Amino acid sequence: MFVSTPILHADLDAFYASVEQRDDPTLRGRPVIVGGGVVLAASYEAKAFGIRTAMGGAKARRLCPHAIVVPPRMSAYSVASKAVFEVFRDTTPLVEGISIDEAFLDVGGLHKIVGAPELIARRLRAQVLAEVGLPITVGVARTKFLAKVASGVAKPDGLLVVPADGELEFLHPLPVERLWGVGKVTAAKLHNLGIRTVGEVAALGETDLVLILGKAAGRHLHALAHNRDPRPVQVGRRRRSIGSQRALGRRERTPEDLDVILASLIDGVTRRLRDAHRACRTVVLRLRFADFTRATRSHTVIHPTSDTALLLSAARQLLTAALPEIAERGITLLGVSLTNLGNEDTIQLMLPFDDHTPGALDATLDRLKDRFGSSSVTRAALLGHDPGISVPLLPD
DNA sequence: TCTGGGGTCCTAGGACCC
DNA sequence: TCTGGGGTCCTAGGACCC
Repeated sequence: MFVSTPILHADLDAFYASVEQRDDPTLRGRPVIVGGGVVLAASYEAKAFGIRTAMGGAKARRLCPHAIVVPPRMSAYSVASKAVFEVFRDTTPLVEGISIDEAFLDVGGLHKIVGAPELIARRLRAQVLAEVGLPITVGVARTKFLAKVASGVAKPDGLLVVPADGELEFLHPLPVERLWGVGKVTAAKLHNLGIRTVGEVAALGETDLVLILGKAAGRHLHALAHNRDPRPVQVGRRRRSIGSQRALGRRERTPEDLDVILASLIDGVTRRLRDAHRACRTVVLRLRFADFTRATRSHTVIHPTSDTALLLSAARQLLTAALPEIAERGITLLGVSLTNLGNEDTIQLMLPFDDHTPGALDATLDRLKDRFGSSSVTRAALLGHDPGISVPLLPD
């Protein structure tokens, strides 16, 4: 049935709420909301009342006054997630985690030994339920994208296999919102042109889609609508940023208040950075004003670091520079994020460099890039180090 | 209904270099 | 002397996802 590698998309149902119902039997069969200010997760009993993730808590309680609201227990969800991923890796080593409750599994090599993909998927669902006590939905298809669409359609507690000879028949009647990467803004643009289904997107030429949505998004959507998605399941993808933020409500905040919050954000985030044995080069300060518009300010240093004091001082400079705008517009959220991540154990190379003939520097750079990978050696790192050049290496 | 916290990827302009 | 094109990096903003 499958010409190329079958892929499973496994997605836990209403994850946080399911963990709460598993751990407290009195919650089972009842509408459960995790989180107070906004809904972090809602059980399917709560979703039946129209409650959705990211909805304001007040509206959720109005829709379903007898819903049970519980505070989030992040560590319990983290433990449950690890147990589920154990089951995934027990099924196949080719597991790509996408979030705390979702993963792709490449079961291509398993066909002859274990059985058809559908059987593997059945067994996986049974095993997650038996060993971790959580319901999980699985979509099976030849591509990642289609497997994810399939699990979305099969939810909750379902299994859906898209046969290789029925892909477009399955895909084209679906609403455009089902396409990965189509959110509110993109959906509105398409709706304005009278485009509502995936099939109608497929009928459009790529040039038209690029004109409407931009180069990357246009090409991406065009490919997906024609069921072209060559991306393989990638094992061991590394995190590209680490961040933390705090919503501040509408109270007035003094610069001193903000400094205390900033220090605690940087402290937490650099701790996580060091725990992961990583270092960063860029600090991003995130601001949300009283009107809920957002802004970012960033600073990049030459040498990768995980040092709290150093990164705090960089973040403080960004905050200080933003204080006038904050005073004027009010602030409702402060956040930091560390990006440009490399490994903690960066190597510092000092190379003699006194060759001033044209092109010599580039030739040296090229040799270093060949040896250590192009992302490890940057021109910026070389500036100002004549006659020696200093190369921080960030093997990723 | 006033709106959390954690991420990913893309775009565009300006500085700088060759 | 004047000017062009291509490439990388940094910064800022925005869409989207769970």
